[in-house]
This record gives sequence, structure tokens and C-alpha cells, in this order.
Amino acid sequence: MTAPPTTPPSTQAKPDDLRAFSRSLPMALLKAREAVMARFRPLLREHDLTEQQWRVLRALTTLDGLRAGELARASCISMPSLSRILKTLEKRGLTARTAEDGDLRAVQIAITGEGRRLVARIGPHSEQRYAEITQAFGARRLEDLYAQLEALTACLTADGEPPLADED
Amino acid sequence: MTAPPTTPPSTQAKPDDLRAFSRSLPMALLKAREAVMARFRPLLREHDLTEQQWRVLRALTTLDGLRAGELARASCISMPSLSRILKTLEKRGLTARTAEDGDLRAVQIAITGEGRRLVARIGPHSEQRYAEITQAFGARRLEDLYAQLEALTACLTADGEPPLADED
DNA sequence: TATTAATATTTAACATGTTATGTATTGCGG
DNA sequence: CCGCAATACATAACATGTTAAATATTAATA
Repeated sequence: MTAPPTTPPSTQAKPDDLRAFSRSLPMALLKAREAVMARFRPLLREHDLTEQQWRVLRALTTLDGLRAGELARASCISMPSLSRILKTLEKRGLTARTAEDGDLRAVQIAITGEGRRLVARIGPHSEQRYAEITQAFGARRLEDLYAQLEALTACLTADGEPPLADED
Repeated sequence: MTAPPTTPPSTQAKPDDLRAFSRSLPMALLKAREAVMARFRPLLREHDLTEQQWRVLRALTTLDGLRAGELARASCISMPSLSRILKTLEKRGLTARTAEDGDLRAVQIAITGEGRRLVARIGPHSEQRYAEITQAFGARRLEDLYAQLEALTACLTADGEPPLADED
């Protein structure tokens, strides 16, 4: 009873639901992400940047003058977190806010010259780590993995979940 | 100009390194994980459990009497976080600590009867969400994705990184 | 125009991740 | 037995994730 319906191909004799636990998709994604980030964290730490701060700067380098909401989506950071992160980055003089003309609610975020210089300094090293990972895992396999991850994300975010359930 | 990048579906001609940004492996893994977790979070929320608390209870259901360090590794949670989580779970009467005989430093963590009952109540629903995901994405593709994620993790954690760099 | 709903952002409260440090216990060398 | 490194946890400090509520501004409507 309560047999995990996943029924993966190669299975041993294990206490029934243990395997279902260690074979958790969120865990697998978490571990993979951790393994990847471990390659980048030391580099960012050298420049006193967190992973998320780096994502914000990186996004602004490409897409400057974004509104906060757009920046949040582009960097995969929630608005509350972004608010705090921008406060920190502004204190360091790496970004700046400016109110939008037409809409006084909106704020446009820009990266400063100093911010750009920092990204320019770190960028090449980051690319190098990326190249190492690509080489270690294989460029083709990596492309394949990208495709599968995007497919999974699309498959789960597109629809499938009725907008809202019911009971609190 | 500075067109809002709200969900650009097909990659067009974009400023060179934008793609490198949106094609970040950590981001891809993050998005996929988010998409998956979105299916489980409402369920856990109904029972006032966070994702990490659930991982701990789930691990203890299978492997009871683990030491804190072992539990941390099994559930992919850092020791500092686990310490806090166990405090919360104990207050709710779902887990219990007991000192180990031979080694007074070590602590063995056990799940209580109430904890087991809670897991038993949530488990089937969780399995159902899992089955939905499996069906939506395809069982075979999912197995393939597992294999690739594990390969990537192994490939990056095995070696490749000299133990420690140099400068401060 | 006054009211109200919707939008963009911020703040608050709590839980967790990350890094460094503290504390108790064990094990070892002298 | 004593001093000391190593081990197993716990705590602290800061940054972020998550959820809900607050604030300010705009849009919609009566």
C-alpha cells in the first residue's frame, strides 16, 4: 500500500518509500543547483556580492532602466527581496533609482558606472567558471539539460493548475 | 527602447550577452524548482508546514533515530537551519531529541507518533501531486531528467575543484 | 468630482540559507 | 592527568524567500 507510483526502472530492494524520498524532484534540482553554485560563490564572495545581487547587476547590464517589477521578473527575485537588495546596492553606489515620468508609482532602476565596472571585472571570471562546467559536463549534454529544464518549467507553469482552489 | 521583456518566447536578435544571462544554468534550475514546488506548497501550507520541515519529517519517517548531522545531509538542510527547524518541530510535538549513549555530543532525532500521523495524512496527497507532474511531463522524460541532474551533480561535486584557493 | 478598484512598490513578520563563532564532549599526545 | 586538536551541535549576524499588509498613485465609475 502507498506504493510510490513512480516505479522507476532500476530499483533495488529498499524500504518502500525511502526511495521515493531520495528520488524527490525538488531535491534533485536543489542538489544540482547547489553543485553549480558552489563553483560561482567563491568568486562572488571575493567581491562581496551575493548570488542575487549578482543576478540583479547582471540583468541591469543588459537591460538598463527597467522598472522594479520587470527587473524582479528578469532576475527571478521576488519584489520584497528586490526592494531590500536595491537598498544595499544603492548604498554601495552600484545602482540608482529614478522615478518614472508618466507614472509616479513606478521606479526605474539603473546601473551606475561603478556598477558596470564591477560587472566588467567579475564577468570574465564568471564566464570561465561557466566554461569549466560546460567542459566537465559536456556542451551537448548541457544544451539537452537546458531544453529539458525549460520544457519542465513550461509544462508546469503553462496551465494544469486551476487558478485558485477553494477552502482556506 | 528598453522594451519590457515580459515573456519573450522565441529568442530573437538581442544584445549579445543578454542570452548568456537568461541562459544561466542556476536560473534554469531555479525556475524549474520553483515550478515544481508551486505544486506542493499549497498542500504543505494547509498543514502549516514549510518545504524544509516537510523534508525533515519525510526523512525521519524512513530513517528514524538519525543523528542531527546525518539528518541534515539526508534532507539537504544545513546544520544551522536544521537546529532551528527542529526547535519548531519539537514545539509542535512532531519530533524529539534524545542524547546518544556512547557520545554525549551527539543527538538522535526521532519522529513522534503525532509526526507520523501528520506525514501519513499528507503523504497520499503529496504522491498525487507527484503523479500529476509525472503524467504532465512524461514518466520517461522525468527519469531521463533525474539521470541528467544526478550526473551533473556528481560531475561537479566529485572533484574538479582544488580544495582551496589562496588569497584571503 | 468623489468613490472605489487596480497598479507599483515598500514594509513587516517569520522561516531559512550562509558564514563565522561558541560550547560541550571526545580522543590523543605528552 | 593535562593540554589540545577534532568532533557534534548550537547560536549569532546578516541576507534572502514567502506571505500578508501598508502606501502611494493611477484608472475606472458612479
